Amino acid sequence: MKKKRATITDIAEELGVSPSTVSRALNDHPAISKKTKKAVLKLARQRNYQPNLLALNLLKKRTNTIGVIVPEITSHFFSSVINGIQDLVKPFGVNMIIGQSNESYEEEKSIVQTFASIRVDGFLISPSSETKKYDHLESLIQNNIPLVIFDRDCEGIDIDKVFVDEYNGAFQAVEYLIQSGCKRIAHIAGSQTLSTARHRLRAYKDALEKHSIPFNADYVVQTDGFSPEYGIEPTRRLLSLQTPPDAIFTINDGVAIGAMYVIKDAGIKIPEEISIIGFDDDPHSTYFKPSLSTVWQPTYEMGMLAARILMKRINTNNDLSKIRVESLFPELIVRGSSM
Amino acid sequence: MKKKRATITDIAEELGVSPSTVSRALNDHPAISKKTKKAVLKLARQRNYQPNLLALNLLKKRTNTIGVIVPEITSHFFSSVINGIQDLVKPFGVNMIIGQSNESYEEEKSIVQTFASIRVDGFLISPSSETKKYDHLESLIQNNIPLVIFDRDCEGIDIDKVFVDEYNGAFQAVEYLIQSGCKRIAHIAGSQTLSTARHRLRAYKDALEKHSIPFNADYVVQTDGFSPEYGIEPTRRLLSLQTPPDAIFTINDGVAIGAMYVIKDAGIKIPEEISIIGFDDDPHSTYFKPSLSTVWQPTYEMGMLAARILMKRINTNNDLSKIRVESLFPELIVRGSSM
DNA sequence: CTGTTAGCGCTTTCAG
DNA sequence: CTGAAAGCGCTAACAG
Repeated sequence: MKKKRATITDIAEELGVSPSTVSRALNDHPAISKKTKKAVLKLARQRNYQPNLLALNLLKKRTNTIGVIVPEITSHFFSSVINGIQDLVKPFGVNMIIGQSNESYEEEKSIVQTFASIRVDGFLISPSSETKKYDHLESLIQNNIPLVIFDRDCEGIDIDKVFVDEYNGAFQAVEYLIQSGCKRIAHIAGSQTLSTARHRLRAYKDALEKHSIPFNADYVVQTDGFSPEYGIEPTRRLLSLQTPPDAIFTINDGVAIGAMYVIKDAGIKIPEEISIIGFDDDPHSTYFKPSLSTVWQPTYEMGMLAARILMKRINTNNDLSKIRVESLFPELIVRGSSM
Repeated sequence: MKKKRATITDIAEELGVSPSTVSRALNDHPAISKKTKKAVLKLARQRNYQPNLLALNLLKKRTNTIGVIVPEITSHFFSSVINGIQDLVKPFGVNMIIGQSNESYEEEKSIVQTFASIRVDGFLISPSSETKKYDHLESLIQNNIPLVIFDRDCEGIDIDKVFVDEYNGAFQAVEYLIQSGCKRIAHIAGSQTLSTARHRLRAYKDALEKHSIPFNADYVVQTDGFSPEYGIEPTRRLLSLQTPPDAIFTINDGVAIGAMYVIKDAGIKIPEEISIIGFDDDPHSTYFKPSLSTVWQPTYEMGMLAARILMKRINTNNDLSKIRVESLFPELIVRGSSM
């Protein structure tokens, strides 16, 4: 036998009052007698009443829910952004639902549609590496649904955006390597479909140029993932060069960890013979021997800022004539893997 | 100027037909002429129509959404479980919303309530370490909302559950240490409010007993977190004992990584002088030097199984007289940190 | 093939 | 202080 969940009408009937009275009691409406209010609350608790937000939201045209779409939740990077969003949004009484695109455009598009159908009040999106068409995002804009893009850029679409200044972070890292005496600096680059990876590569080249170090194409290897195994092959390739590098700047800490593994296996000393600098400040990075130098990014802050901008859009009239594009500053953290 | 999102009535009016006709066109209903259908679909696309699931779900009393509540999403352990759930549930056309309790009973309870109000079709919950009262879960059961508990047990509440046989995994690990010649085996235990941590500690004791090794209380230290920093202090304490251990079995890989860091810092050789075995098979673990021995858990499979059981509950009559409690088997992975 | 009607659960006027 | 009625957007009978 299935017990049905109690509705407002159920308790109204049982108490012999009207649904509106029950609603008033439940919502602390002033126009209600102490007595009926008490009776309603009591029965509601007894029957384990839970308001049906589907009905409420349908009525209010507002769900107090925002949709967050990230390429993956596994990485420390994105989960830390998510924590920032969470913390900002909670005091507003709004919930967050998370979607994982797995770096796939199709999945991303499908999540956007589902979330839009669920009627989230706004979106926070970090696009997948595959995303080259922005029809799904433009459809949000057309429908006047607030949207903030973070971390990864979608060039050509004008909307609020929050980034980390990747260029700056990468430049700091490479310049540090140069100043610590490295002459043959390699870069394990990320997928060039990502704005973040492009910025880091550009900073790498610019830093070399600034210090009059000629660019050597052999020293740039691309890899398409972010976990240690994606650092293995590229590093082997670099080590097998006639004149192997004396420093490697990697797209992120995961890849750096793979790189260090290969280098130590080859009996090469870090940082005496090769310096390594990663990116992201993964929590594991401190615990390697040597501990990994890296570029810390204000991920939590990025989440907060993006969420703050979104909440403002939701709560005020969504005037797209003044758009905010913010950049937060990263910080080089020098540890044991560089001189 | 705000453009309103198009509703079925909007396109009905614009086309001079009735809402039901539009609904039929949009839902591939057989009783509709090719012509009107085409016209409707065209206009719908033009106006960027997105069905309002709030309305639909209210009507259908079903949201095709399940709620997943985990202590934290950051850890590889839970995100891998989540991937398993995701993959199982997707072919059913159901979505998943994730809640993070941050190991807090209050947060967990509040998420349960929100999700219930949103009218998710069912719950998948791994309780927080703080959760000792189960009123929020019992209220779900009373309201006949399907619920499957996974990974961490709630003793005393009768409902479908899916676990990993932690006892078995821990026993394998400790027995292996014994058989490889270790005599003074320590255990860095987890918070004893967690069923999983209790099982591992019990297995540790039982394995010692089986091999007639006397239990030494000094060799068991408790820690309350899962990241490397929680391994630091406990390990220092163990190393400072008059007769320090020759092996440490830790509650998880994170703590093991902290332990290895301290041990290497002290100039002690792993595994020659101290063997280490962790738990969870974190993806980073392979890349340490030495690589970390660990107990692999079928996390993805656990997610799948829990989700499969839940989907069955949702789609059939939720008969709580026959409850399933399943246990999956873990596997010891021996790498460089043990002999 | 198409339109009309009712209703999912809730709040909010507007009357009493 | 309380009730009646309308309506959020949608679908599913029931008529035509």
